[in-house]
Amino acid sequence: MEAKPAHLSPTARVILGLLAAAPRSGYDIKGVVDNSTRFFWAASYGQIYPELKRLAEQGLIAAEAAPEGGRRRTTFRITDEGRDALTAWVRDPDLVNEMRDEGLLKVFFVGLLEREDAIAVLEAAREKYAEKLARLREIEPLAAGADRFGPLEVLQYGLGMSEFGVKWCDENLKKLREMD
Amino acid sequence: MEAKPAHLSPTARVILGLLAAAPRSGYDIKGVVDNSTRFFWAASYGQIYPELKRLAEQGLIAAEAAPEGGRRRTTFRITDEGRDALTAWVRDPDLVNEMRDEGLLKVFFVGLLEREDAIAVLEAAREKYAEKLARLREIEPLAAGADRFGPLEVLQYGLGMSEFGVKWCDENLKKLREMD
DNA sequence: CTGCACATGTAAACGGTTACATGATTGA
DNA sequence: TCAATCATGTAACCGTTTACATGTGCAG
Repeated sequence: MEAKPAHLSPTARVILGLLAAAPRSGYDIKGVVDNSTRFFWAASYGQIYPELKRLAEQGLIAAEAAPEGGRRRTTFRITDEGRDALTAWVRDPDLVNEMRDEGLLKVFFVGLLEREDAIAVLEAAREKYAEKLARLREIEPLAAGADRFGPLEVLQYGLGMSEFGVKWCDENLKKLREMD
Repeated sequence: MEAKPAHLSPTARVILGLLAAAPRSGYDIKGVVDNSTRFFWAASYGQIYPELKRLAEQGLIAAEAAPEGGRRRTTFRITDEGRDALTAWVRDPDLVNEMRDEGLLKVFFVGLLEREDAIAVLEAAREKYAEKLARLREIEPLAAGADRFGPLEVLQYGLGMSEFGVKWCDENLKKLREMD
């Protein structure tokens, strides 16, 4: 008789996913998130530390004192039950994808502004996409060194999306400039 | 001396934006959101009704009894101060764009699964993008009839993104199938 | 000796979803 | 008369961000 894998909170998913590769401290996790998943899945200390405590209580991860130098430090490793819960979630095709994009909402309503102001909004949006593209290109070498299928592919998704965003802004800037 | 426009909560932004086009009831707003902005900015009744009350208290919108048939009904119209606050927000190039995409997180970790399971995850993701594409094509005529710049352009963004998503899944399915 | 990175945590405020609750009107 | 749609709202719960709080160790 197999136990049904525990339900994972959103933050638990990134944490377990990262711990599946290697044991890490909360601080480590934050660092890895900021250099990889942050572009589509961020996490703050305010979520990470309490969630680590909860996951340990549930037995999905195990804490271990791992001081480095003279610094106090606790690392966590994923347990078998944790790995089961993680892979059960990854395998599950059900997913709610509520996206929120403030930039798109602005463009949706940009027709309320005068043409010059609307152009400025689109130019700012283009800048955002271009910046994201640049930041993703910076971390590309990291993702390219991944040992498993996944990180590089997701990064390529981000690159494609950002390129599309720039192109879309350019097209609409042209459209706005040719209006009237 | 001009008063600094009021800060707008996230939900206030959609509400004011939609009321800028025409007076509507809370129920109307929900309906319009569900047929237009929902793909990048959703809103539930639990947010809409309390927010309408707050916006009215702030003087950014004005309530008016507008029963239809025998049904009780309150519509809201945007005030001049409301319009100022709205356009100030649209014009402001500052925007925080924290996106969360559960599908991407799954793909990020999909290398933990066996190849067949990984393929199934990518196939499910492809389905999601294809469905979104289909739903956006359905509402395309609505957006095409917009009287202002904005809605159609944002819809085209959605179409482009979804098409890219399908393509990206197909490429990665090919990659997975050719692995080993 | 100073500032930065390491390291861990809590509390308040905020925003959002879901479930619940209620009731009227209309069309089949 | 029954179901769907119109219409409005609240309360509990969940998750996230931000600000705060504290302290260590190392490099310049």
